[in-house]
Amino acid sequence: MARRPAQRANGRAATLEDVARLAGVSIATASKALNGRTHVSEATRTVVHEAAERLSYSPNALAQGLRAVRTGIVGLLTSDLEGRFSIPILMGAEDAFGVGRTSVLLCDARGDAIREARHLETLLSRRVDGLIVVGARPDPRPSIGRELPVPVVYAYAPSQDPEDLSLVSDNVSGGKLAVRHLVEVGRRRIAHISGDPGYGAAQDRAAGALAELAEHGLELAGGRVYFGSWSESWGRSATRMLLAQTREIDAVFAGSDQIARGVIDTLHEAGLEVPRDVAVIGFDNWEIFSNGSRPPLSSVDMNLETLGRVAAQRLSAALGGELASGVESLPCRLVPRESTAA
Amino acid sequence: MARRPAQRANGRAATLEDVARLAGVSIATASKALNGRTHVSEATRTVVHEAAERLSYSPNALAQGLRAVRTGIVGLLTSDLEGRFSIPILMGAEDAFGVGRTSVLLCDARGDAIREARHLETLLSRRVDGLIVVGARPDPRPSIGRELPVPVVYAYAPSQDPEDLSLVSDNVSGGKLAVRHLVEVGRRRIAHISGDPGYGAAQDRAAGALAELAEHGLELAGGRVYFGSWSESWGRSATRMLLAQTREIDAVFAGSDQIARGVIDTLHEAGLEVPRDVAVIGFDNWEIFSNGSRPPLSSVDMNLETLGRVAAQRLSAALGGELASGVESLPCRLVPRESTAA
DNA sequence: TCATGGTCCGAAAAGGTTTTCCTCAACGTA
DNA sequence: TACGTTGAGGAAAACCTTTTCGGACCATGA
Repeated sequence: MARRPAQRANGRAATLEDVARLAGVSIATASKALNGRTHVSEATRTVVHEAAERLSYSPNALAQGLRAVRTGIVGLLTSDLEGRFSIPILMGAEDAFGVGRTSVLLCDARGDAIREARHLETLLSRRVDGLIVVGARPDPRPSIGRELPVPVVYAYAPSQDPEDLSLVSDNVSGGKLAVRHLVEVGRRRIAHISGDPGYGAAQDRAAGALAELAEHGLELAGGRVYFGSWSESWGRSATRMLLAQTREIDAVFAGSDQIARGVIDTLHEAGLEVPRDVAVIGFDNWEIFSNGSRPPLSSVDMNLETLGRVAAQRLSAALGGELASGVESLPCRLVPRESTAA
Repeated sequence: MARRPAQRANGRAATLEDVARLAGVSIATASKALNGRTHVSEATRTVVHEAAERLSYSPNALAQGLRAVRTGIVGLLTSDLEGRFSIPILMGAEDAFGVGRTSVLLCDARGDAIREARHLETLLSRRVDGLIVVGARPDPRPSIGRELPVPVVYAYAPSQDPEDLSLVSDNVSGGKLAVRHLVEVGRRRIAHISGDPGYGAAQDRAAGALAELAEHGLELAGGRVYFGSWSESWGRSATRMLLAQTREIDAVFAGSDQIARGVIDTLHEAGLEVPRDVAVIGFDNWEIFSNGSRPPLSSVDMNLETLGRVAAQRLSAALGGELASGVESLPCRLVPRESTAA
C-alpha cells in the first residue's frame, strides 16, 4: 500500500493567476478582491471569491513575504528544549502572536554555540521578523550579536550585553512572596533549602527570602541557606542535615518543587506532618510535581507563559519602531495549596 | 535607552545583485559561483566569495523557496505541547533533518480542532514540504485530510484513516519487556497497576504483560489489572487496594513512572522495601521521575526521539516519491535501574 | 458636443534567486 | 586561414504576489 500526496491537476497548487482566469478578471483585480481592497465592484468580488473557493486557493506566503517587508515568521532559539522552561515561554509567545498571523520557527541549539550560530544563520536567511532567545538557565548568557537585522528579545536567561532587551522572572520578589506567605499562615521558624548556589536564581530567591524575614524581624531557621543541587535527593539530604541540627522549624521554603518533594518525603519519615508540623512551599509550580505531591504543594510560579507573551509583544512592537533595551523583571505569582494550609 | 535593529546602509540585507556588482560579474555568475556550480573559473569564484563575505550576504530563503520545488520547512502540528511526549519527538525530528537543512515550524492546536484547521491552513500557505502530526494521547485521532498537497506523518497518535502513515510505539511489546525483565530478575508474583483503561496504551501494555506472564506459566498477582488514572495518587490508592487483597507479591509493573512513584511510596509506608521485597518497574522513562525516585526507577522507554527521527526520515523519503501508509510500530527499550536490581 | 469626474479594471514592476540557453573569446587542428 | 571545440560568463525567464499608475468606460452637466 502506498499513496502519492494529493495534488492539483497540473501538479501544483492553484495560483492567483488560476483564480483570475477562472473568474475572468486580471490578476490585479483578483488580488484586490481577495484582500478586500477598494476599486473592485461587489459583483466582481463575489465572482473572484467563488473562483478562489473552487480552486481552494491559498496565497503563497513565500511570495507574499518576498514582496512585503514582513514575513510573519519569528524564530525561537532555545538552548534546552527538554528543560521544562522553554515550553511555557514558547506557548505564551505562540499565544500572543495569534494563530495564523505569525508562525514560530523553532530551533534547539542543545547548548552548543556552533549549532546556535548555524541556526541563527538559517533563521536570518529565512528572513524572520524577529527572534526570541531562551537560555537554558536563568543566568546571563552571551549575546547572539548586536548588529542583527531583526529585533531580538532574550527570555528567561538575560543577555550579557545590557544593550539587548531581556525579560526575566523576578526571583528576588519570588523569594519574598514565598516567605511572606509562610509568615502569613503563622510560621516563624522558616528554613530555606535551595539548589545550585552557582545559579543566580538560587541567590536571588535566597536574598528575597532573607529580606522578607528581616522585615518581619525573623531569622533563618537552621542558621543558613542549604544550597546544593536542584534535585529531589538533595532535598532529602538537606532536610536530614537540617533536622539533625534543629527540630525547631515550622516551615521550609524549597528552591524548587523537586527539592520540595524530597523535603516532604524526609519530613514524613522523621514523623513530622505537613503542613501541621511543618509547612512546605516550593518554586516553579511544576504542576506534575506540585499536584502529585502529598499533600499538594504550594509553590511560586514564574509566570513563564506571561514571559513568552510579553516577549512576543515586545517583538511585535519592535517591528514598527524601536526596541527598548535593558533587563525587564516580571513578577512571580503565589500558588497556595495544601502544603501550607493554615 | 533604546536601540534600532542594525541594518545595512541601504536599509536592507545584501542581495545577490549587490554581491555581483561588487564582484564585477553578472547575477548569474555570482549565483553559480556561490552554489558551486560549474562554468565558473576559480578566479571568479574567489572574487565572488570575497564579495559575499564583505557584504555578509545571506541568500534569501524565501526567494529560493519560491523558485525551487522545496522550501526546506516542515510543519509540526502538535495537540499538546505541554505534555511531555511532543518534545522528544520534536527533538528527534529536528535532529534527523539536520541543522540548517530543514527548519521546523511549530504549531500547537491546544486540542482544538478549529485551531488545528487554521494552523494547517497557515502551514500549507507557507508551502511546507511536509507535516508531522503529534497527537495528545496514543490513541487514533482524526486524520487531517487525505487530499493534502504535502506528505503527512502521524507520530505517537496514529491517524484513524488507515491510508495515512502513522508511527507509534509498540506498547504490547513494551509490556512484555517489563514483565520479562521482572521474571529475569527472579520475580514470580507480579502485579500490574496502570492508568486510564480508556487509553489504548493502557490496554496494550496490559495485554503484553499478560501474554508474557502466560509464556512463563505465571498468573497476574492481585488477580486483575488495576486500571485507574495516570497519576501518582492512583498509584498510591491502587497499591493500598492491592496490599489489602494480598501481600503475596514480589513485583509491580506500573503503567507509568508517575504511578510507579505512588506505588513505591505506598510500599515503603507498608514496610516493604524496594527492590528487596518488591521490585517496581515503570513506563515512559521520564527521567525527572525515574531518576528522582528512591531507589532510582527501572522503566520502559518508548524511544520517542527515535519516533521523531523516523518520522523525519519517512517525510524526507516521501518528498521524492511515494509515502507508505499504515501503522508502523517501533520497539520500546528497557532501562533497568535499582528498583529492579537482582 | 465637449469637458469633467467617477468607477472599475488591467498592465507592469518589484521582490531575490536559480537555471536555461545563448554569446563570445580563446584555443587547437586541419 | 578556416573551422570546430571548449569553457566562461551573461541575459532573461520563471516562481507568485501586491501595488501603483494609467486607461477605458459611463454618466452628468455645461
